[in-house]
Amino acid sequence: MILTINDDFDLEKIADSGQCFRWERTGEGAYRVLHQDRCLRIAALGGRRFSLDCSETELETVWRDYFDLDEDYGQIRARIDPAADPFLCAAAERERGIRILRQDPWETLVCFLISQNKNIPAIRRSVALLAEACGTPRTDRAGAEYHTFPGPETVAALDGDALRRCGLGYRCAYVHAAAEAVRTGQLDLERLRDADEPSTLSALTGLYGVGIKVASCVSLFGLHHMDAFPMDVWIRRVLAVAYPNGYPFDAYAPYNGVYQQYMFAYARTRAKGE
DNA sequence: AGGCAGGCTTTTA
DNA sequence: TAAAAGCCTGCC
Repeated sequence: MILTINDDFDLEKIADSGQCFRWERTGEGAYRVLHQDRCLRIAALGGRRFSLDCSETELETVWRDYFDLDEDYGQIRARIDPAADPFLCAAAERERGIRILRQDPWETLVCFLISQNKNIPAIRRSVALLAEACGTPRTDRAGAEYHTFPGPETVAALDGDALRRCGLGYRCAYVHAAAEAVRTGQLDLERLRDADEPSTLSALTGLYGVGIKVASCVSLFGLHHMDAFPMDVWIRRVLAVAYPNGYPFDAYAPYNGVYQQYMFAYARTRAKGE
């Protein structure tokens, strides 16, 4: 089917934004998107039109939510005052097209546990190996195979060697502990969707191997808490240089996480030499 | 109490 | 060889 999207929507920018690790580039402006047990092939047709290999029903019940299509990112960008904050304004303009996906919280937790001390290609590799190790094989609409993302019960049942073969290293224990906590209900991710930020972060950092950075990523990318603000080495550097007198978090609530994404992508694309 | 150093598996550039 | 969307432990 063909979908017209009038708001910000740039597949390449989203794919490279570092929030999702199960997108595969299949061609110019085209991606295979894996989400829970589903697979979608989506491609930019030029202008504001995109082709999706799913039904209208699946778009409305799954992908509209996943791509956060009911949010107005143009309006979120318009809240930035160019005179008061030229840096953020430039970052948002350059990185326009990024959206905050509504990813599965469990999947997001595992991905960001794996992310620590790894670069993005290595994260993608480990996540793919984990899905191949214990996800369910399926055939997508183009006839190619993919693996669903394994649930906490499946991951918890995996033996240590199988986890280690996914290239997880010392993170094996973290992933296993998280699987166990979610499986037993000790951590209820669904309940955190509507929880306030302090209790969300403290519940997540209670897990072995989850610090404030990973917890913030799960909050923003997995629970869609749009005000969560992951503070990593890149953002720390950006804030130190561009905001020596402090960053105005209060002025940008409740969308701090969106602006964080613009600044993160901006810092990285500039570092890559653009 | 809160901050800092050192270590950790593996992959990537 | 160093760096990579960090975190844990031990020490002060």
